[in-house]
Amino acid sequence: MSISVATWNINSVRLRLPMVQEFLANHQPDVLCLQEIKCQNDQFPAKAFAESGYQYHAVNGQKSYHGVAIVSRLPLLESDTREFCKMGDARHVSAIVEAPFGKTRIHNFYIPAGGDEANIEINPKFKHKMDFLSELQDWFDEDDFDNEQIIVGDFNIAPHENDVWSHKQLLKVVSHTPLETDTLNALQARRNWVDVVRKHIPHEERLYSWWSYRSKDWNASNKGRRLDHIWATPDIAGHSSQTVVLRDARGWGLKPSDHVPIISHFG
DNA sequence: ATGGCGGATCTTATCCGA
Repeated sequence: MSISVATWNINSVRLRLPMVQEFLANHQPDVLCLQEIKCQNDQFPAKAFAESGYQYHAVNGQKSYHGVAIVSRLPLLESDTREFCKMGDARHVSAIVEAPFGKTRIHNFYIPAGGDEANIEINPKFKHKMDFLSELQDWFDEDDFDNEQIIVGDFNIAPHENDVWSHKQLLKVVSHTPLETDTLNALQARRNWVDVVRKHIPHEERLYSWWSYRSKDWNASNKGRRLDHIWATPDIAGHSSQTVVLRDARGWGLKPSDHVPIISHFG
């Protein structure tokens, strides 16, 4: 008995619905967490996912931007959303699944990108990102935050040197600045979160989950960043057996997402 | 040149992402 959880920033779920369905058919994760669905709740293609065998959904949509969803072939219990920074953004949804090792809450996050300038004084988007991380840390510190959890999503931070194509050249680029990586590392230490991607693919190996659309040839230049993550509390991470990053997905179809799916197996 | 692209919507222009 095992359970598999996938995360994928899909950059419009309506545009790339056939691609997601093909992914589900080929890889059959039990749970798929999507970010940047870019639609409202009533526009979410729930029926299409149900016909693909994924009949359980927890959706936190928003018009045009952001938006997150969990689709599952296992029942989703007690789904919930949380608002951060009083922005009205749809950047979080969670639900409980019955895993072989017990009931487990899965959180799906879309952390703000942060704009261009890594300076909270002059860049409101960067301030939003840092404030979001601060609120997240406060939440993790609360006593009622369960100990058995998985968190996934587009964190928009590449924390380690081998999570970017050039550590040196990206030190001042939002997503890899020391302020962001230190903050994310502190956040990770808060609940002893285990990075289950790096548990199976060690830091010595370069690993990316995002490649810019603006690159002429993403595959040849390979200037990516590891922005997408799957973390688990220690007990659950102890059950994790494998993680796959589907690099090839960056080249799927004529219009791929700029992020690729990551799948972790537990149990 | 990673960011000379690609989403959605305010659509033939604009805002946003990273």
